[in-house]
Formats: sequence, C-alpha cells, structure tokens
Amino acid sequence: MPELPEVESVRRGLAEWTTGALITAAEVIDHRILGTTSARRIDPGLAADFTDRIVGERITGAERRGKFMWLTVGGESGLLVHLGMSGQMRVHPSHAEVHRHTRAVFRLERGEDSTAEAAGSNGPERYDLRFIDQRIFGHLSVQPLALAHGRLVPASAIHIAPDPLEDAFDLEAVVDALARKRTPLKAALLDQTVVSGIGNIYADEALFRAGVHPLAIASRTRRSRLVAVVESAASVMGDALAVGGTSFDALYVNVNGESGYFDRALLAYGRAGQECVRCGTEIAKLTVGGRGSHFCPTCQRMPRYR
DNA sequence: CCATGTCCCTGCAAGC
DNA sequence: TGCTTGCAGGGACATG
Repeated sequence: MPELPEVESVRRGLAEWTTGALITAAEVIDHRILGTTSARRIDPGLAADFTDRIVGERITGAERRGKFMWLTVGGESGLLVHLGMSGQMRVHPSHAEVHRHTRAVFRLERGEDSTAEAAGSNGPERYDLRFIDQRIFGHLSVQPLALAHGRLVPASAIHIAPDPLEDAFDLEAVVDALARKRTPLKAALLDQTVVSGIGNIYADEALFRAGVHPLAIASRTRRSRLVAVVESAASVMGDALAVGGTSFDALYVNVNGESGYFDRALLAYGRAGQECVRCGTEIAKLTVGGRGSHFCPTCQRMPRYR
C-alpha cells in the first residue's frame, strides 16, 4: 500500500527515467483509471481527451505532495498519478510482455535528437512507462497546475496539506489543525488536508512510537503528545524511505519492480495477536474511521474523558 | 462547517 | 472440493 515513502521511491525513479523524455504515444487500456470516482463511470471521450493532451509533450520533471505525484508536462500542466492502494508505475522495454493489470501505457523517447543521424548515433532511447493497478483505486489525469502552499500542484490536489518532507511543512500548523479535530487522532492523521502522506500503516506506526491510543480524541490530546505523534510519523516515514518503503503485501514496487524492506521494521501494523516488542502485551486491533488499527493496549493507554 | 458513512474494485483467505 | 462471504484500503462524494 503506497504511502509517502513508497510514492517518493517511485517519484525518484520516475524523475530519473522520464525527465526530458518525449511522450510519443499513449494508450488507456482501462478507462476506469481516469478522473475521479464520479467521472470514471462511463465517459468515452475521456480517454481520447487524455491522450490528446499529453502525446507530443515533453516531461520536464516528477513531483509529489503527500501521496499525489505528477509528471510536469509542457510547462503548464501535470500528469497526475495517484497509486491508490495497488498502483504501480513501471519502466519496461517496449517489447516486454504486458502485465495482466496494466491499465495505461505511455511510449517515451529520450536521448539524441532524431535529426542527429550523424556518426555512430543509435538514435533516441525508446521505452514504455506503464501504469499497473490491480484494484483500480489509483487514477491518472491531466491537470492544470495551481498554486497551493507555495508550490504549483495539480488543480485537484490543491486541498492537500504539505507533507512532512516538504519545505512548506509547518509542524505548528499541523498541530493546530489536529487540535481542532474532535475525531479520534488516528482518523485525523489520515486526513490529507491536515497533513498529507500518512496512510494506514504509518499512522499506526506513528501512534505506537509516540505511545498514543488511536482512539484518543485529537482536540483533547496535549499539544506535546500531538507534536510527538507528528514527529514520529515524519521519522518513521523517513526511515522507511531510506530502505525503499514498505511492501506489506507485495502490491508496492518501485519503477524497476523492486520491493522495499520496511515491512520487517513494522512494530504495530499487521501484528495483531503478536507480542508488543516493548512490553510483550498482545497487539490489539480495532476499527477506527473504517480502517484497521493496530496498537498495544499497554503502551498506548486510552485516556478517560469526562 | 464538520463528522460520519458509502462506494469504488479485485484477489485472497476463511468458513461451510 | 467448491462455493460464498468477508476483508483490505484512499479518497470523492453524499448524508446527517
């Protein structure tokens, strides 16, 4: 399940493989990956419009805010890529066998100018960029860029808060936003308008490391504890990024198809019934905000509110 | 405005 | 053995 560290690993690969490349062709194999949930119903014009907008454009960079990632194309727009829970962006030789869950294919061309057929030139390098998504929770779209929190981001991502790895990240602002939430802290951490990039795995890990119960009400939690939770989220995601991210169920791989190793470092997520590494208590699991939440009942005490 | 609920989608695992 | 059911999850949108 790609969260910030996994998306950043993919972004780095995309930056390396696609910057400066020309998009010479694009094919949408499954139109459901286009647009948002309402738009993805049935709109035959969408796929044609999508490909028309990017074919012939040159990719100038790969950027990310939280779990939203985009390739800058033609200077003024972005090819937004959200991996959802099972999306992958893979770089393949054009002739490579097409994987079963491939939903879109972009043909890229990079390197020498096609006019330069001079001495010893092999011509431009050609390869595929493929969007693969088993569960179709991910999506692609071409968006105008708009200013939000000091950066140009795709229009549909302007409501997203900066993530902990950005210059614009403001710990005090995040804590202020959390303090206004009357919801369980776990749910507030997953709210991408408060802080972006945190998903279910790292929310559980951050709460465990900070020793805070997932059901603690954000607005009733001491600021010092909110700070600890947010700092834990930032550090645990940084640690995960350093080893290429988490591949809990093999749905996440980078552009080269490689998995990350952080699943071995998870202390709470997916460990229900196992012993807490700190105190030996069985890790418990409950549902918060519709998401499975793993925690240690001893290390993460539930406050008593009056 | 804010909080909560529903839906989208597929593959796997558990249960009968 | 083979079916059905439940579960996993991010985010858009609807509802209270």
